[in-house]
Amino acid sequence: MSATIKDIANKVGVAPSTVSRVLSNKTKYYNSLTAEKVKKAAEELGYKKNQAAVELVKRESNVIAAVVSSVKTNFAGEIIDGIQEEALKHGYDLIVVYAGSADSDEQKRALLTVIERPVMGILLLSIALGEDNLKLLKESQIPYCFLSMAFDDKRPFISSDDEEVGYKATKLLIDKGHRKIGLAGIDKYPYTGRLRLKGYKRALDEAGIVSKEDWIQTGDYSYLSGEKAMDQYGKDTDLTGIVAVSDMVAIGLLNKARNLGLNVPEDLSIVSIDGTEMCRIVQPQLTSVSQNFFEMGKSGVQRIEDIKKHKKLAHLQQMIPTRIEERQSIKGI
Amino acid sequence: MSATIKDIANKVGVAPSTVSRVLSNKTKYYNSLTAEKVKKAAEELGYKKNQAAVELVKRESNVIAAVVSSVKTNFAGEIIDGIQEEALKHGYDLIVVYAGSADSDEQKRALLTVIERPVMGILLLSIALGEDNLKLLKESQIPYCFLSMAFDDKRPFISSDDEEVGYKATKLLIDKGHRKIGLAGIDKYPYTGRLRLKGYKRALDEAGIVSKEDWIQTGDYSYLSGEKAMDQYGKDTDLTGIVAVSDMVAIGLLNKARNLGLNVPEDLSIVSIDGTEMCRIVQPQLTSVSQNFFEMGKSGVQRIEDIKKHKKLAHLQQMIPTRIEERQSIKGI
DNA sequence: AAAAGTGAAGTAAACGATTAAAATATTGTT
DNA sequence: AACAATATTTTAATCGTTTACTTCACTTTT
Repeated sequence: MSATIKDIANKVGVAPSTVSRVLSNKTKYYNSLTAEKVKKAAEELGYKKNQAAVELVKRESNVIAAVVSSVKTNFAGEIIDGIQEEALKHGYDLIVVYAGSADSDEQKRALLTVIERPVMGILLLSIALGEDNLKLLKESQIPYCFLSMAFDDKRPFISSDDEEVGYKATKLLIDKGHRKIGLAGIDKYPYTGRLRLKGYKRALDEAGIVSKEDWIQTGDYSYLSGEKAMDQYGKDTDLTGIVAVSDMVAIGLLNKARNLGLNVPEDLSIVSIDGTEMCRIVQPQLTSVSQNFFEMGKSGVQRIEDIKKHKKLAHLQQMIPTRIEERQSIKGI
Repeated sequence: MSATIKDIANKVGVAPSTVSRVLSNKTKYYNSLTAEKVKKAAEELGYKKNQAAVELVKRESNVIAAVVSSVKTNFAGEIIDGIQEEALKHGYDLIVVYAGSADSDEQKRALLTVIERPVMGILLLSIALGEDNLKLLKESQIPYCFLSMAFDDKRPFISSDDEEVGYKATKLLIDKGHRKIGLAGIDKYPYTGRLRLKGYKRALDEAGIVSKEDWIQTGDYSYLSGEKAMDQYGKDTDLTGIVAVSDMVAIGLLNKARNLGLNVPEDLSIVSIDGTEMCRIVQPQLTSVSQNFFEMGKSGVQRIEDIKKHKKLAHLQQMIPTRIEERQSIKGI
């Protein structure tokens, strides 16, 4: 049993309230001699504040929770770094909980873990909540914001403009002279995938290119999806360029292409979407449409703050700019 | 303001205690008609249990906290998966907090975040706590265990046998006929690095090889460390094999070697330590001494359970077996 | 029909902190 | 020395749950 404020009060011979004031630095309300004694006693007893009790009575907390899906890609770390940095700046603590993939039960569990305790805000990283879970989240009255995922409805989010991302990546290849361009690893679900596909098609349309059905290979953003897609395209594909829907997909593509005897970028150009560290540690280095994940994280905690202050912003949908980073995986034709 | 147990009690017309009993399934203590009504009301009011209050009165909690250092390597995810799976099995929730690198202030902050609330156990992933912070942890009376890090003192940990890991990796190269073997990316701190170095030297000794000073390049487990090490060895190195102290270091080595005009494994063999997914997505695929991170995570939560039950095990130091995975980065001589 | 037993619900005291409001001590003013 | 003003401390209520104990209303037993 850890020491409480009462133990300190007893030891020093003052009332618990005095101890409380000293320990939470309500200056002006105690004299420095008492303060000394209290602090010393706290030290000696190895006192740790019981935040559960604090949060119960104050009905507020300084922790921000991030719920992250264990998708097969690897940018969550960068977002979390962004959250962490900004949270620190504002004096918030950060806790992270993992919601396994799309399984709604695991999602619910993760969600309840954070909703059932007094957190000041919830950030959801690339998670599309099911109906029920979304309801749960709304009912909780806790400020929240989705990160790295865009929605049709009124949910607040901060994300890249996925339609534009798809467009940019495709356009990049077109500008380099490519006309037969694949799209690999796209998921079949409503959001990110659909938008990137839309951008891809727009770029193709503008250039007067009609895409063939087998240019588009679905997947789940994983390395394996990339390999599988390349297998489908095959050794003798007439594609000269491929847009990969994530860095891991791009790497899968790259390796499988090499296995098949195709050289990147000589025989085949690849643009990746995401632009994480992976792009630079692979050879050839991957040209990418890079998202600013770090910034998403930072904006996320600012958003939580804003929602807390002015309810207004509870539906704001915000895009973080992306940029093209040319490296070595595209060749002009 | 979210609905409380009292609101439900009022709505149904029973005492709060009854509601509590129903909602926490203390069967036998209520009849099913009341139960129905209570549950319905809870549903309607969108009731969420306030865990802060629960934990306050029960003085126990079902959350396990993982504190992870943001080191430059990438196995934390696998450990967390292991923790998550095992935690789920036991009905525990998992929260993760990040302690930036070795900076003692950030460590302290992370530690307090979890110590100050009622968590049932703390798992520390590849973190070496400073004196003060270790004291903090001990005083908290919360069961804890270090993961993926071994110590000289009596701290409980679960880790790979790092001396053996260093030995195995080096021996593997020796068995393939190598005699000039480097060690790259090793850190200068007391634990992991020192042990692997010891194993490296033992293998060399046994084979009657005397290592030269510049065979050993220090670093911090990062990709950059690998590049830097390879730069030091240089294009004309007489080494034929290198032990990389992490997968990221191995990849740095690999890429820089290629830049320098050295082919792996034809001109230079590399063994990596860790064996994460990275080994397979890089070309050539990296032969590795692989750690079983997933298992470490699982054992970690079992350990927390054990400590809670029998205080005895609070100092147990346990090794998880490693294994060699031969892939493509070593050539026999 | 009285006594004993059982099932269901209510009462009230915790848990560890915070914080208005009340009480007391200290200092300054005249 | 009496009073006001200010500084410091104590008292007591409160946050939302749980739970040991008590109470009440029926059944069963004899």
